[in-house]
Amino acid sequence: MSGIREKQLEKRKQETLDVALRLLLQRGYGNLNMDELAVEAGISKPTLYQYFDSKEELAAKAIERMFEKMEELIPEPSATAPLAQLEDFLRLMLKTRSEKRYLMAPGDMEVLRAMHQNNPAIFGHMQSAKNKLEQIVRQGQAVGEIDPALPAWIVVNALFSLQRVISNPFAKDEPQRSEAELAAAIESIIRFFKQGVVGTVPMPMAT
Amino acid sequence: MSGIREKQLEKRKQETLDVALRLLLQRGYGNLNMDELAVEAGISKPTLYQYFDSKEELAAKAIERMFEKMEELIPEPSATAPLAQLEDFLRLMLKTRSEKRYLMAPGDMEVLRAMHQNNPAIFGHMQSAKNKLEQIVRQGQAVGEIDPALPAWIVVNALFSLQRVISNPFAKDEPQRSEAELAAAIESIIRFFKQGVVGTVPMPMAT
Amino acid sequence: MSGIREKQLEKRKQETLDVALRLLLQRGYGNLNMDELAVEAGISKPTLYQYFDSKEELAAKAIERMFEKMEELIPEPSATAPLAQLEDFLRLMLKTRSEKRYLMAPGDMEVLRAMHQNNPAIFGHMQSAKNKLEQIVRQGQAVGEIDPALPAWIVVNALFSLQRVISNPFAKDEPQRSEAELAAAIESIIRFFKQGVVGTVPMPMAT
Amino acid sequence: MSGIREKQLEKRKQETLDVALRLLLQRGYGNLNMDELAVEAGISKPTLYQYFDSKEELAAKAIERMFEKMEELIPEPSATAPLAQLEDFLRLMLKTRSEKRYLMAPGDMEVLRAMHQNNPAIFGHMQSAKNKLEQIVRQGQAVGEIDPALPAWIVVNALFSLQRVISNPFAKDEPQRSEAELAAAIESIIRFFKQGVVGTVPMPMAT
DNA sequence: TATGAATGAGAATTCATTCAT
DNA sequence: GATGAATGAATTCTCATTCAT
Repeated sequence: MSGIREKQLEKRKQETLDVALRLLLQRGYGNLNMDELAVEAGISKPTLYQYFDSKEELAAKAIERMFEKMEELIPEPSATAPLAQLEDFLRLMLKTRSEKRYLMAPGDMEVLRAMHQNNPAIFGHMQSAKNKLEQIVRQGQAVGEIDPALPAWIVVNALFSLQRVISNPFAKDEPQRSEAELAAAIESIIRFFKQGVVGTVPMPMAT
Repeated sequence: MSGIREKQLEKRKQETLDVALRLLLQRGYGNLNMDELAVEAGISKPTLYQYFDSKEELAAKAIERMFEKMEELIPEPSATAPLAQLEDFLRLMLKTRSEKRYLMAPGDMEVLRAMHQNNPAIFGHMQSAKNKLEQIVRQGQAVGEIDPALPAWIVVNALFSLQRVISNPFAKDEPQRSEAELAAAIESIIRFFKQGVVGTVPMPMAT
Repeated sequence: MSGIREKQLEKRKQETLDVALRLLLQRGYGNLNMDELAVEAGISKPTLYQYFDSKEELAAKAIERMFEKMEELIPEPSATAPLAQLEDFLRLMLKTRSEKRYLMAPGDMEVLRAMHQNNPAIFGHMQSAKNKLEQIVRQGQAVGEIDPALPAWIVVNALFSLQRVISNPFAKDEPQRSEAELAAAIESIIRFFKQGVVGTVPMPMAT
Repeated sequence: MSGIREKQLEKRKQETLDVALRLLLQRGYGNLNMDELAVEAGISKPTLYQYFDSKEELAAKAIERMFEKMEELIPEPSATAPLAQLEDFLRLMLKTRSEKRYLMAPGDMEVLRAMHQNNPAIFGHMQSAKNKLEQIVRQGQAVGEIDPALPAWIVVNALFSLQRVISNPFAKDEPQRSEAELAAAIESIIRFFKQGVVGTVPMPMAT
């Protein structure tokens, strides 16, 4: 019936989660404040509490949703080109981050340490994402594309950690980079990752 | 005269800073609370405030001191073996972190975003550390040890970011690793870093 | 015309008042909340506010209605058998209460202390009820059925206070009594009341 | 050492409990508000929370203490004069109440229904008080001073309920009574109680 | 110097009440 | 007439900070 109204509601909830996620990742759980969140989300505080039972639940939902989205970005492991899959995924993550669309890496998780029970939903999504990626890594090792000396979990964690290379913690830090610079940086990071992962060939002077 | 007293005092201050740093990095600025800090540091809150004027100053001091220590770990750039220098530095950082002695990487800095004035002291130390490392990187590129296609700042940031690979945000996450595993992990990360940075480009015989 | 509609409406209003009265007496004004009331009454909150202008009015109406009912239970003072009249009234009140149908005694009135203006309607009803009962008491004293040493208002208040004897404030308190036990208890209370009111005078066999 | 300081503290806590008890009994749990309580107790809100962990705990402590005091007022059951013991106790309770020193009767307990877990401490004290009184009642029945047809629990509950006879719920209700009137009322209530409990039988022609 | 106790300012959460449909 | 959704105004509770000893 009033499907239209429901749509609106759902949309507003989602927007609220978006705002929450942004603030959460920008400032961490403890520095997030419900008053401000309500203002930024364009709703009143009681409404916030009608959408979500508590600050903690809100944070958890926001993070959970983010992991869901992230999971969707991970391609199914296939024999074709595991390394290319990882590369694509990393590029996507870096772009997202550089556009401030804030896809968090599991490494950003101090954010969550404050949350009481290590929310199983979040945990599940994170673990599942990592598992998928590790499989891809192993695939790559099987095919000879990836250095078999590197434990899969390290490669995956590195993949996530490298996202931080382009986050700029202080506003005034290294002067805001231009779009072009960012694009170049992303490719450099990917180059670094691929080289690190492929390993193989050092002996340069060989030639 | 009371040189001995002063020693004691100074020692307690340092211990307090240690505790503060640990908590700061474990939970972030906003989730840190002075009551608990005082308890963990074994002093009373008023004493805390006699040592440090405010939470912000305390946090700043803690972080600043950490950067100082870190700076000391960075070797003077020398032509000899820039890559080995970076490797040593990375190993040191990883070990420190794995022992939970918490040397922060500049990437951990969400911690600081909450601090009002981007404390120039901290900033200076951080920048100086980065600069030194970048010089080493450039040295390495000059010597042909490091892929010249990678911007120095990216290499340095990567160096820091990779520290996160072995931090485990959730307690229950990947089951606590043994000492031996950690040591192995550290070497893997270093391997990854070196490979990524060297980028001895071309697949082996391939050509 | 829509007499049928009106009937329905009126009925729902009454039901709402019943629920409100029950909650009011169970928990007191301050612990009563409109959300829950709406749920228990099976209507929506806006509807609640269409029936009654405010929480206060609602509470007042509920209480007022209860006093009205109570007033109806008070027999007209007659010379015939004042003590029996009081006895009947007390029995009725106790039965009602034991059936959880919640007829409040004026002594339960903390409930009301929170209501802003000591609602004159309620007040009037309560006073009128008390007056009627006091007249009966005086009647009884005139006829020699009731100890003339007891001020009428005390007898009336005692009459009301004794209702509490069978209310069980804590759920787990004295283990839930059976119907038969309750009936016996009621008769005991009445016995107590009559003996208290009659006074030593009667001197049973004596005469 | 600073025993004096501790004394002061303890005293202030007790005063706070006194204020809390008064407000609690005057208005009920839901209408009690911590801001106001703090003001009335002459301390700041955070101090309130340093004394007591939560509103609920505060209320529980206040009530518990009151029951403790009440228990102390109950004489040890002795064969001498059970009825006189009850009489004394009732007189004490009524006087206390008339002086607004607020000793609650277990019947006032709506106050508590809001408290989450039916606090066992409170419960214990209340039960213990009732038990002691019931024993006295039975003693009296054994000695022939009290009508054996009345269940002990009913007598005890009546004892408590009768306290309400002199509480005046509405400020403007029955015009404030004078000291003398109150004293007379108290004696009337006691007379009523004794007569009710003794049973018509006694002192027949005696004279 | 060191600390138990106190607090102003704010943060999370709830409640009676009102829109908009 | 009825209701899902929204909100201003409290209310409970916490935190960084300061007294008073």
